[in-house]
Amino acid sequence: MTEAKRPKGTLTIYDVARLAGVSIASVSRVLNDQGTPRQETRERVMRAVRELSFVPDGAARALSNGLKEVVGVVFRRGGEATFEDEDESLLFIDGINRGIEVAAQRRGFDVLISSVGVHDSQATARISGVAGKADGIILHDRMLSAVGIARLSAMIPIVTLAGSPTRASVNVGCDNDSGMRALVNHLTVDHGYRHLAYLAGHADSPDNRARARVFEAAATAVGAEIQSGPMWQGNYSAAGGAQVIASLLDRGGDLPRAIVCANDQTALGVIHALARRGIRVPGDVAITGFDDVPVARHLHPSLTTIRQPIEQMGAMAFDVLFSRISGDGGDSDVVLPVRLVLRESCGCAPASPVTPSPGAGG
Amino acid sequence: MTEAKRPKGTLTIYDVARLAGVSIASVSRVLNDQGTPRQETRERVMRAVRELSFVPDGAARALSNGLKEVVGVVFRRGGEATFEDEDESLLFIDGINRGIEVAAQRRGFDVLISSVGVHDSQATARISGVAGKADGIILHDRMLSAVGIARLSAMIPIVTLAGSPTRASVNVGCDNDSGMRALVNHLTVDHGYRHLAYLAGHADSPDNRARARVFEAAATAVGAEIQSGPMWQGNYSAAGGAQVIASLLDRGGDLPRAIVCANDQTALGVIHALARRGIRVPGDVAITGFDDVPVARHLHPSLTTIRQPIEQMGAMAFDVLFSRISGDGGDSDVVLPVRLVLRESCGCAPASPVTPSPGAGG
DNA sequence: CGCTTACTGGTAAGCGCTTACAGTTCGGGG
DNA sequence: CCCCGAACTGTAAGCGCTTACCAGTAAGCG
Repeated sequence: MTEAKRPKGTLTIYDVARLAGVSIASVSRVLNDQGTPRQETRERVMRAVRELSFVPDGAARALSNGLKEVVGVVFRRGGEATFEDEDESLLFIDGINRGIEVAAQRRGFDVLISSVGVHDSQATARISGVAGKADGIILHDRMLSAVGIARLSAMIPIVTLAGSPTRASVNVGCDNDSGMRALVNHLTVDHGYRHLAYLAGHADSPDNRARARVFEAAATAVGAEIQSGPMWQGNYSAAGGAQVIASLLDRGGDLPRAIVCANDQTALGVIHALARRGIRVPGDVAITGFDDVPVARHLHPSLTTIRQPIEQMGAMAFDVLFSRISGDGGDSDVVLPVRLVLRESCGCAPASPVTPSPGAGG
Repeated sequence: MTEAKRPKGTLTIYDVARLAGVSIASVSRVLNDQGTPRQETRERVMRAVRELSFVPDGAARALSNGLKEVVGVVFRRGGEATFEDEDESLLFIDGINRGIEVAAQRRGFDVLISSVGVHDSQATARISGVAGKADGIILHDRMLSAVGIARLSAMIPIVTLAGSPTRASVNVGCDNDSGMRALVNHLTVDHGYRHLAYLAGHADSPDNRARARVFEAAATAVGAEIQSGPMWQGNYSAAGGAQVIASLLDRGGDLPRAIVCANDQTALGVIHALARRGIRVPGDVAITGFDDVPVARHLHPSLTTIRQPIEQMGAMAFDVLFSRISGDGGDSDVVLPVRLVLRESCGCAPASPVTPSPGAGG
């Protein structure tokens, strides 16, 4: 045995135990605050741990405990990626993921991230991969069919975000209905716009379907006119929004007085597209978004939108999942409240723009 | 034995083997494409797997293989969080993480994310936690001291992002030097500005130190005047940038003709702060950023900055780490090239703003 | 001073999977 | 018709850790 120090080959609690002159059980107990080790034992172990910079193997731990302390999160990456960088399309998702992560930390969990390309046929395989490495998973919108979810839920608890409720999973979403109602109300009643259109998101997104439905109902209810049809089909991306506007203008149609976009990202594309044609927002056409991603307030004009409590959605998704993992409760869907955020793009006056105020004082 | 179906209790390959009428070894072999199972065996296994929706346990697999197929990523979350939402401060980090994730997928790895609060004293504990669950870790800027890195690297391979090179770790960063040089050159030579200042990032950030150093050298070299001192100390956040500007103006000092910000985020705060006081950018003061985060182009004025290949940095970090994990190579630092991106905030003319162009055609 | 009680610490089993090694089966040549 | 090797398949050990269970030890009491 010439192994002087074992330069790299995995350190284990056996090494720690040997160095500390105790048994592996004691090491484990000290490391996990179990039992009541003698003060001296504790110290010897801690010293050895520090000396070796020992970090216990999570896999072994997980196998033994039946708990990995990991939640998986799966979402769709990228859109068509033709509109400049399109990077920001993930703002919304990143926000949610951050919420998940923060909530997870409170329970000692870490977050395993996996994205799936738009047209990646491996979606199911990828999800399984994550499922095997986690105690539970959170699926963003449109990741798996109801059947797929039902199947997988036999192996692992699942929470969906802005998905459709399933018998086998729990969904966390936002109150699209009142959000959209407030928005339409503001545009029609407060601003008096009579011609509206809804620029849709992915046709198979539950959020989009809810928004579209309420938009129609609310607009019709106040007697506003609605433009609609396949040419108003977007895909939640800036590129999609810009594309829709471009086609509409190319075929020479009249634009409605206000365009309600399925999300902020779409609104961003629409505003750019309109600007290129010299159409003023909100002067000629009012635009609204949905989500209130951080960029929304930095756009010109700043974007009127519905604020979803993005991080809270993530946190809530984790909390619900955690309950399911722990086996207590967490089996009813959650709907979080939203709020109308008025900025400039709907026609409201700028809040307090570039105003010289020498004595503002801090 | 009343266990009719074991409603939830973990499914294992034993269950699959029993259902398929083969041994666990065969199941494992089919699942991993090892050996040459008979066609019939393969089918029976696959059928059983499908029927049970079986997903092999990652922890057990990892323990047995000595490979978890997980990389950990640790970064600092949030700043002072006083400037509106400050959410976007993570744009840069999210971009990098996305790059890591995409690269990781190519190797069948998933990414384990963990953030550490700014003043979280648990940083080391948190990093250890992640280390135990991963095969290697990527540390963003300012996560661990050189000593800490040296220690931890005894247990697990480490790659740092924009950190300081260490004997025990490998660093992936950007060419701050030529970026900053190009920027200063543009401001002084092309625009002829003679009075500059550098609004610093975290004092202990290697990137910041490099940028500050080159800024001074380059500006001095062309004979420009430099304002500097403790009041120019920011912290990479918009709030920090705004704060610096506010104090400077409050004490009635003269602003330099151009302010070079440590990063885009800072520039964003600066632009806002200047706007509140009625100071025009770039008319009165030119502003530049560093990073080129996606929002940069949507600001008003749009931001002149140095583009770092954000996602590529992440991908490169993973690739290097992967080499280390696999034991072949990956032991020299990497420096990626950057590029000067000219927009409006430095005084360059707008590229092609709101211009009516009816016949643009697509 | 010997025995009970209360702690501590150690031994060993087992978590679900991979895989070396041994055993089985089947086809073909002797 | 039997034996040999090729081709599969099965058995069992072991990955690093937790923990039930038991042995050892010291303090408390008669």
